[in-house]
Amino acid sequence: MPPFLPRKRFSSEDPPPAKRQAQDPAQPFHIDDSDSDSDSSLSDVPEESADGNITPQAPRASDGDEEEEDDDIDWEDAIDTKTTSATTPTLAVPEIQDLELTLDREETHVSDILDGKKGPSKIERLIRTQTHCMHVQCLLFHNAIRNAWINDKKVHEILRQKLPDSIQKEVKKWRIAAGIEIPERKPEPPKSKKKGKKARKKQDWDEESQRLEPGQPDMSGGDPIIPLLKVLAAYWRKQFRITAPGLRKHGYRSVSSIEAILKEFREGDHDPELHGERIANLEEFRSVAERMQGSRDVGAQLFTALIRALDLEGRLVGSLQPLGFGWTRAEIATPPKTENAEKADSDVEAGGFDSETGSEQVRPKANKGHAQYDKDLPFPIYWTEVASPITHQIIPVDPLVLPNPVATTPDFQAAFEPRGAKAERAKQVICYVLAHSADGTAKDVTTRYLRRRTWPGKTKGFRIPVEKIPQPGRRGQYFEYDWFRRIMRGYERNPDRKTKVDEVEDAGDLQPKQPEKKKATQTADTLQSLRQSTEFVLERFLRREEALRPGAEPVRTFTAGRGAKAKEEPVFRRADVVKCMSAESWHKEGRQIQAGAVPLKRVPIRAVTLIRKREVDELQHETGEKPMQGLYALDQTEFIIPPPIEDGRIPKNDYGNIDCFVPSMVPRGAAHVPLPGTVRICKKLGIDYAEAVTGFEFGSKMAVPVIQGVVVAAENEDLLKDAWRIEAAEKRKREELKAEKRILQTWRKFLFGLRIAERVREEYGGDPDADRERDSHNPFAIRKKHQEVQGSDEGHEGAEDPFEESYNPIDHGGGFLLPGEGDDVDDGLIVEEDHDRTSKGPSAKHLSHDSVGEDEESEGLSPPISIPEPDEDDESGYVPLTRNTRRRRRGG
DNA sequence: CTGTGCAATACCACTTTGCCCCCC
DNA sequence: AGGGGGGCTTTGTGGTATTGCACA
Repeated sequence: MPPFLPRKRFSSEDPPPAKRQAQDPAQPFHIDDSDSDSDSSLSDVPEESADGNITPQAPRASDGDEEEEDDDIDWEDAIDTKTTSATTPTLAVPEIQDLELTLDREETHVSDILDGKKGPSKIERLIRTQTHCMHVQCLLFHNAIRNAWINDKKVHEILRQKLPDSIQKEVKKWRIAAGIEIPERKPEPPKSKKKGKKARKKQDWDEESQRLEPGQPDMSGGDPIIPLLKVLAAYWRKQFRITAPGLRKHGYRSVSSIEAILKEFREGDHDPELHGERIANLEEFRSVAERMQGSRDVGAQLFTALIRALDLEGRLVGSLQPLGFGWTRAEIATPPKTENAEKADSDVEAGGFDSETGSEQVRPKANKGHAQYDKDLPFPIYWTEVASPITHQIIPVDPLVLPNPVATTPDFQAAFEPRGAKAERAKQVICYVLAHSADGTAKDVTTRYLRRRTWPGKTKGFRIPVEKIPQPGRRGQYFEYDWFRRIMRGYERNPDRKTKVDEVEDAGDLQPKQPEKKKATQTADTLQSLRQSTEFVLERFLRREEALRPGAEPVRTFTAGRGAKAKEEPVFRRADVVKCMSAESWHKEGRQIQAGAVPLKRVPIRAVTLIRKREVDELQHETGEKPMQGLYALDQTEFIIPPPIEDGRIPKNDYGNIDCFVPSMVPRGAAHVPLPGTVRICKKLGIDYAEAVTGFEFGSKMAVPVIQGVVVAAENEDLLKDAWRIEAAEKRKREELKAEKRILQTWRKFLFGLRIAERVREEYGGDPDADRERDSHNPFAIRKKHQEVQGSDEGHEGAEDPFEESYNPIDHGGGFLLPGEGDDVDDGLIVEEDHDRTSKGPSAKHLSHDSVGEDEESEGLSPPISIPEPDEDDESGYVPLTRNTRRRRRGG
């Protein structure tokens, strides 16, 4: 939304936006930071709130007509039961209806887009982006929960006990080689804390030992952890059985098919093949650890647990597979029909629905026991990163999917990056790769798995890119907004707790490499390479306001097109391109065209305002051709230096004001006082002035000057400023008084209302049940109840509330003014005084900022400091305060 | 397979001096 | 009574970037 500038005149507190502000630089998605505590103990989460293994769902927003009725009912229910404020429901309902319309349209549009008939609209793009962002965050949290489970001591115990002797031996061998144990010692059950390790290490040093250097790692055969990891990975591959489908990206589906899936998910029994694997809580996680079976994903998670059980630093790595935000084929769900036909015997796809009919496909259930899940996914989605305790290097390990399970070199690491036709068919992507550590923190390690560690690489189009927001007022300077980084802020490890491993990888693996420059400059020119070149340019690429410096020589020639269509074009240096502007534009920069300068370029005049348009049309009519204007380069212009003022007289332009676009346009001997309301003061003081035009506003086919204060002679500057300060102080005082009066009136109205209510109750009595019924909609009654429940301990707040039950209404007129009261300062205040006496409430006289400010409900009703005379006298005598009288009063 | 040209689309930047009503 | 301040309103168009597609 462009900044809304209601005023042409800016007050000093309200500086004008620098020229045209960039479109709303606000982030496309608002993320609530409030819960982003990186140290929040994720292990506290008792179970997954929603099954993370549900197949990715299409945006909620594209739900179809059938859902809408439900939505309405939900909303109404919510309003009835949850809303305490009376304003919310009335506001909310029409908004929902608006949304419905949009959604209906969206549905038809999506089908058009899928047919390639139409591009997506802005709102459709937004829905996809939001869906993507939401999905990313859900996946991220899912992984964080799994990571917390992986820390479970019982899971560790289960996995350790399952290790056969041969593996135990390998572990011991490694511990010796790594210098953690000395050979003589019997292998102890590994301690889980590093502290223990260090303590033991020290002990080893102290002890007499046969080994020359017992605590030193043996690096003679490379890092000894690598053979251990290889053994462990081989063991895992052999032992772990893949019995369920894992997470995967399906893409966006038709509403009907999603609804069918949802319906079955809610109503039917849980079918892992259809709804994805479900591990509801830690207990079930322990159970799959015991059985050593599950999806590939769980396999990788349990392997990470095994690594941690062996006292190694292991991270759970997840390559998120979120729904995308683009409109390519990769985002459309592939109907499983063909796949089923292809490999009906081997592959069972989770969520196999015919997107056309929404009916469930006949699945090869007979083969369930032998189904090889996710065989069509050539790359892992979860794996493990192990930190070598010796080198502090990270070694990725994928025991279940890749042919080479232990990725020791960058080449092997790049094998994790999904690529090729098979990955494309399976919709496997790389966009966000996160490593979750044992301490609950997570880290973006995508760079490690990108081929050549070059951004954006394969993440292009699947990961929200860093947004460059131009800084207002500074050309060429950008503020970089990285949505995902902001999301990660809640998960990242505190900078002051960074480990050695962090240090090593931040400087190495995670350091993105600059894309290799495309071989020097002299590779055969293509139109595209020239278009993107920062060094060379073709004349036809020059923008409207760009021109070649006079005398610029072409560097070489470029032949575009082939055969008969071939065309030779000169290639120029970008350095020879200069930016040009019209005389008017230069004027706005405080510069004018030098005498006799010849424009470097002539372009058609762009007229926006009606007047200019008319002028241009007339000219075109006369001459028969488009009127042109000349553009000049910077070196053809000079500063506008207005002549110094004489006798305190300020020169004015045709419109009676002075152009003040830049400070240099203020004449010598004059001063710009950009304060509001200075015109009147100047008139009063009798000094010559001119209103200062600092820019223009455009709207309704008009250009409106923005006026900021005045320009006066320098000798009058202080005089004017002083006068302005005095006036401003007076004005502030007036406003304070006015506000005070308003506040008193509000209090007064409030009290009258209460009196009326009280009197009605007194006179006509009240059925307590009916009262309660009515009170359920009365915000004050609700608040009162709330206080009774909450604050009954001391009654502190309740007692201070002048509208409490204890307030005694007798003899206050019950909403009617008693004789003689009306001409009192404010009858409401008398009540207050009485109240003060009885229940220690704040008396109006003592109402101070603090006493009322404490009461949250009174916000905005800042209390009186002194009591002004009311200037209304219409309330003397018995004047019932009815709606009519109130309206009359408000009306004036 | 890659580069080019075209078309469709979205978004951005440029544009340069009122009018009327109500309150003070 | 009249002067001045504030509210009104969110333009329109050409250029440019981007994307997808057809074709060489």
